[in-house]
Amino acid sequence: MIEALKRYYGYLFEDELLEEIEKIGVYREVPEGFTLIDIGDYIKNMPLILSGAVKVLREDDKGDDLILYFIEQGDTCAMTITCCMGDTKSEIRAVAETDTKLIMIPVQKMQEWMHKYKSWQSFVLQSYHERMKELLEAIDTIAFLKMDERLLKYLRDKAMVNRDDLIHTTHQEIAHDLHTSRVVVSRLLKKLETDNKIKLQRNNIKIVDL
DNA sequence: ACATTAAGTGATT
DNA sequence: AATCACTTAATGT
Repeated sequence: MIEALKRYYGYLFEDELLEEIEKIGVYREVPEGFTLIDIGDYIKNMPLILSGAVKVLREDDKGDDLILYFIEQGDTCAMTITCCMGDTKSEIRAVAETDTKLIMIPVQKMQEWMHKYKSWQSFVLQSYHERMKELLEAIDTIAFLKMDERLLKYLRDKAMVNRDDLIHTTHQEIAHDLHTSRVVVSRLLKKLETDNKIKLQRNNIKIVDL
């Protein structure tokens, strides 16, 4: 665990902090599809992703999901940052996109470290900033109803977090993540295929050029 | 061979 | 862009 920690975070944190993380953090491995945080949960741990990826979803009043963004190694959940200031409930759901390895850090420690370590503080602030930017991007594409652009971004992100340009999913699942209908996804994908941007097979989408 | 699930398509709102 | 209705294709039992 310490090797992975050093590899992905070593350049960010000083040795003293890395030791504390190793001592206090709880190492976990979760399988694909595992719900790390659900809406309404109280957040008592802050995740540091070592490998794999997690997708962050918002849910509407009818229980329909909508993808906000992916987080991967070197990222943390921005929601925990706001939530640990007070004991508020999570507004989002976090589901493992792939098998994921992570370290859980209690929120008390994370507050303590904010004062103690400069590198920790800038890490937290910077990832918060990154998430904020992603959120604004998400709002842009949703607000202007550009389904084709949302789909493109989704495919790009998905290929990136999986480090594989062969995406294993169904049109149905994409439609669910993007909160649209399967038919629309099928049509847009078909168009992308005729433009030679992707190759379609059952349960598979091969990215050719995005 | 049959049922089930994924994907493609035209027409309508 | 969403929904409906229907077809075709792939896969499991």
